Amino acid sequence: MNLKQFSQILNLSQTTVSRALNGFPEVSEKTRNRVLSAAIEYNYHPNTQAKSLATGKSMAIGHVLPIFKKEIINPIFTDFIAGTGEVLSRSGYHMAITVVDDQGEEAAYREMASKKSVDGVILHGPRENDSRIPLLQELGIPFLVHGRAQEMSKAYSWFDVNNCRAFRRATELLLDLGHRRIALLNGLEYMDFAVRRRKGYEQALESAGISIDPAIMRSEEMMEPYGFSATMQIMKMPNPPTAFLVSSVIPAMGVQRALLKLGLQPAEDVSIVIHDDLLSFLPADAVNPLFTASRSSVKEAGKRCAEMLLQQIKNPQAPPLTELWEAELIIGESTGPMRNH
Amino acid sequence: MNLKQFSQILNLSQTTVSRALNGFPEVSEKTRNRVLSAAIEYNYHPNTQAKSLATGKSMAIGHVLPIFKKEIINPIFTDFIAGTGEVLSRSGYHMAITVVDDQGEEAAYREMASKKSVDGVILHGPRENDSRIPLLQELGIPFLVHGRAQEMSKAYSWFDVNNCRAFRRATELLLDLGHRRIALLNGLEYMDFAVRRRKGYEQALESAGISIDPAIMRSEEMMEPYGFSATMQIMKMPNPPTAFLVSSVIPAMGVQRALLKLGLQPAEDVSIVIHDDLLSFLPADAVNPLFTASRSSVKEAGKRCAEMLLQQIKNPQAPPLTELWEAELIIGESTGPMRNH
DNA sequence: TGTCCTATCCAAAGCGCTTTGGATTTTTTG
DNA sequence: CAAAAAATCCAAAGCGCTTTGGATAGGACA
Repeated sequence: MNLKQFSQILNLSQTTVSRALNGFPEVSEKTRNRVLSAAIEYNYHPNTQAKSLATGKSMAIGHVLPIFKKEIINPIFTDFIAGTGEVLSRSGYHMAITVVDDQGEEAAYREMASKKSVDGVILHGPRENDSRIPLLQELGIPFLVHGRAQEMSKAYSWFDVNNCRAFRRATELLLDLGHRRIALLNGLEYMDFAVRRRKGYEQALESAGISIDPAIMRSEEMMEPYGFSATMQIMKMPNPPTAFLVSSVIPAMGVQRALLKLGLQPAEDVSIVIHDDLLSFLPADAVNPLFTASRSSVKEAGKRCAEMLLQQIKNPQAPPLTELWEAELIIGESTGPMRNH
Repeated sequence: MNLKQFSQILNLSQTTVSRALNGFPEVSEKTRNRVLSAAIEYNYHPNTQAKSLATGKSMAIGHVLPIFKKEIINPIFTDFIAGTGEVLSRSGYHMAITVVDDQGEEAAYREMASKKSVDGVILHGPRENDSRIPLLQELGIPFLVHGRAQEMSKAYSWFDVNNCRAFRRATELLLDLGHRRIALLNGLEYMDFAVRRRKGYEQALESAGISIDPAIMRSEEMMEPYGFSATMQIMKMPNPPTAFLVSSVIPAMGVQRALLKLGLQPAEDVSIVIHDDLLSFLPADAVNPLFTASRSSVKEAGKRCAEMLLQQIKNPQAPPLTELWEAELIIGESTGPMRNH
């Protein structure tokens, strides 16, 4: 069923029907209601591509999903997309996801711009000095960065969690509990957020007059086996740490597994503090959460990112929007005071 | 840059340029090469919506992503989508993802059909007698079911893993190791795959002459805390099982956590066999995998689903395609022979 | 009753592409 | 060398919508 047929059924012109559907004032309430209820009755929805072509708006926002080493997809993505998707579909937008390998990203963005297939883009996993940002600025696509990249010559819109502060506070918590030797299992440090997290950790240690020991610091893709093997290795060192600061729940499961395997009780023998993205399928939220954590919901971040991007799209001339959320610090069952061994 | 401008640069008609780009034989190799290299030079890509409108193909395939109880998204989805996305983008398709709550699914499909916004759909998480299947048949959208639903009056295309067989074999493995009391932590049994898994488990027990005990069977959304609390509860029963069969890696992490908390060593005291969807961020693949598992890669499934759906789209009159993959049974470190207590 | 205004409606152009049917050029053939 | 065939190319219609500019109907007013 197309507009022509539909308007013939109603005995109205295409113009009037279109205006009735799109809320223009020139059409009387009576005809508008007639049109609206007929649209439901006949399940009429304007053809997407025709509408887009006529309006010049694709009503889609794009995600480029790079696959790390052709294998790993960040599970964060699922929760994030649930958030953005919720907001977007409420506004009549949909998401167009393009999967590319590490290399193909730039081409993907150029193509999007040239094809006009999306009205805006959310940029994931910004690197320290991310070339995608000037690229998108050059291409003139509205975009919002989930995270931040440092030192760009031109301002851009971003949404971020205060990673530096979260990790400083988490480290301070461990220091307050008496821990002096704290391991850091960070994410990959070409990612901007990982750099900020390390800075927070280092700031707290320095303020406490504790020297930084690279021997108990790691930086890898945040997966379970990483947490396991790093912990096994670090705990076997001559002067093992009494606490771990871990970048995500997923490697933290590995840390926990390693400790139990070594016959050590979390909290009792070794404290763990994590950064918890509140992945919907992993433990959290309970009254006594398993891990002491700096928390921030990825899904809520996804929602806010979508809102901010839509605002950008609506008003492209406006100055860039930025927003920084603080993580909550939640005490769980994985921390305890330093014990004398 | 649109076709008109681009063809003016080349001093050719729009027809010729379009034909050159789309590989029609009426254009000489010389002009085709000229057009092709100019397209790269000027980064010309045909406008998506115009092309779709003219051809009647949206070059998109749709996923409807329902959010369970407004909260949980299945993390399987990320890996699955990585697979489909890879295949699709190679074929010039993209994915349109719509997020809906449990209710809104039917409306979402109707809208897709009416708007002609996708050329095909992948159906996730089929229920036992899924109303979405006749709906999509009625709407006339090519679709492929990831999984199966039973007893449909009209044939449809599906891709599935042999869940029944995988769980029968896993149970048989535990029986061979001498276990006689085996707990089942299943997924939600309104999902078709969970029903099949339970059947496999029950078949194996019945063949061995062991009666089925609902007291050590559970059926819930597959998350970590579920595995933990179910295990804690079951292990405190008077006649606790010596083995667990678990529906996914995620609750299995909870099972493991509970066992360790109870002072029990996996494999030593209690065996665990899981079904492993090979999520890219959770442990697997290693030389000595942590869990003994029936394995099948979600990402590979995603790839195959995309291929099958594309075939359907290309040839809509062809009879439905079906494909059943067998899971691999991999021996890991979580199983051992039954010990006499 | 005739004029003007407002409310309501409509015909047609245009969005950027594909594709049909026909025109033009080049090559082959008798 | 002319005519037929093959190889190239092009103008214009159409995909389903929005939107501009204009037409028509109904009421208010003098």
